[in-house]
Amino acid sequence: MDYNKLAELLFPHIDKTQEYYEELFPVRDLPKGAEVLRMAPSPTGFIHLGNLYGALADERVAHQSNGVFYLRIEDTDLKRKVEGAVETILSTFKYFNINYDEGAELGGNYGPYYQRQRAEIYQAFAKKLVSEGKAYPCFCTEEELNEIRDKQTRLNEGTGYYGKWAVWRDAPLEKIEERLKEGKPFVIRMKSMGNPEVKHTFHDEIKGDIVVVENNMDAVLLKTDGIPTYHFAHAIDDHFMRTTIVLRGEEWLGTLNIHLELFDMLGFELPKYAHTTVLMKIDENGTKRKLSKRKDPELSLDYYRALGYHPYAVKIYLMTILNWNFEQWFLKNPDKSIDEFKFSLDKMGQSGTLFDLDKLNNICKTYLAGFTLEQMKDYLKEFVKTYHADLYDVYFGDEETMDKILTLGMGLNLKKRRKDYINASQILESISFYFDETFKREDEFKYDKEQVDEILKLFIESYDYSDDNGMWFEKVKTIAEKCGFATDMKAYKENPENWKGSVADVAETIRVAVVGRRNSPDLWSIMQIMGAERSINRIKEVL
RNA sequence: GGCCUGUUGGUGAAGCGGUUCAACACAUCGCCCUCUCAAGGCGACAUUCACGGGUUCGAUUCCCGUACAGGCUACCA
Repeated sequence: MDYNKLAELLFPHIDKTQEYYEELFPVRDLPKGAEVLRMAPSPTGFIHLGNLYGALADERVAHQSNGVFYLRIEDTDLKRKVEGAVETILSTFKYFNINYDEGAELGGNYGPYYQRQRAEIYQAFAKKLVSEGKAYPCFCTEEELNEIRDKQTRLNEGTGYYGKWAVWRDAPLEKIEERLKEGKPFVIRMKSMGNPEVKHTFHDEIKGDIVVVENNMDAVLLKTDGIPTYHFAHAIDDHFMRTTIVLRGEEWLGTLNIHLELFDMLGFELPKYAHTTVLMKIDENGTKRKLSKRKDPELSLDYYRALGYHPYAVKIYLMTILNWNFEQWFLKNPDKSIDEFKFSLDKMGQSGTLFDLDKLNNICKTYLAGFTLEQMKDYLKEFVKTYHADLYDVYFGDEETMDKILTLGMGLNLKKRRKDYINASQILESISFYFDETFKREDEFKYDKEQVDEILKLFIESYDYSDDNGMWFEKVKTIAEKCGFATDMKAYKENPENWKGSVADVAETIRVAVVGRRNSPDLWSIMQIMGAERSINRIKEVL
């Protein structure tokens, strides 16, 4: 078999050699110990928390070692390609402040960074492999492939295109020429020399030593459209983009053997590999169930962005599940930046990580509790502008009022800050009662109408806007006494049956009337902010 | 079906043959403080590390089986 002739036949237009590309993409001149990592998303729609999880690890390892972190768009699958997906990816990474040094939309010396634009490079190496007898064209149609698979299942043999099932593997040149003349479509497959009976141990940077079985599949390298599959693109790109650590999800463990064989065939030096665990999620109904991240829209980053989760807080959360020792470091160094933490691959978990919303929320609370008033306002303004533009004037028309609302809500006036703000939408929700446009009555009164009216009427009669907090509460106590409610909490707790309720219940009644909820920050302060007229009107509404 | 990977409490998770081996954090639950909420203080929360064997003076830690979970087995990544 004249492999050179075959190669020319298949790729007449390709004339670039390996040497050409090796020179075009020289080994990077980097300081000792510097690592080159990449994030390589596919533009197939939304990106989820798992992508960020990986990207953050990539970014940390690269930058921490004074290396390079680049972005490559893996757009080889046009069937799954979604319009605008690249923009979503870029804007999301921008929102979460994941900064890459080179790559898509940024450029660099190792591009192009969109795989579709690298077709010629892949083909050059496909040609090289063919000329060396390490790859060959396959003219099997989808139907034929299905037939093979059916037969294999019937015979209880492993499915796939390999060994004796690989019908085009040793096809004579004439037969190939014939098909070519007919203009039949073909793919290029690797001619695997592996034996699945043979096992090797392989060192993974995260998993440690793992068993890898030799590959024997004649995997597709180039699809009929001349675009590579993931496997081939991975080998070529990570070699010529001079990646030093391939960090990716553990779903790639199963095809690692193909990649190892490919690097060997191509004569490329093998990069280090680091396979991360897959992020999973707790089911809504409370039962612990591991879900695939793929189909779960709640894991979409847009979802968190639209809820107004602070990007930095999300990163803190991700770091805590990325490296088990991060959390304790961060507790000790609350003022330090994430970037100062020494991230290491061997501090990553081995088993699947469940996404924990409670934990995320807790981290967000503590993070936002460190905000100044100005930071909080900027953050909220930005969010309202993007997602609730119609409410911008309601919230920020009168900034002085907003300052007071947030000061109270954040507990800026307390020695210890409040920690109940999780994300922007939740904050807006929690302060919605201040504005008539967004006010809703959410909680019911605990007592009957007659009792409620009695309390509220007495309150209106005695209310004076100029009273201070102490005076205000004294008056509430007076009302409590008049209505038969306990004013001494201790006494009430000992013998609750002696009263209708306590001052707490009286205060709650007023609170429900004014803010529509049983719980809120200090009521006197709220009424000070809302003003006497509006507060009293709220009460009159329910009489 | 075959192959690979994993299995410590509600969750994340430390532990890497033996005097804190069950750390820490979140969640939950009590109590205190308190006009509610939040915050804060104190305390509770795995006699046990999926199960069954084995190695050993001794195993959560090593070995073997079983079960369960996840992944791969595409001209998807």
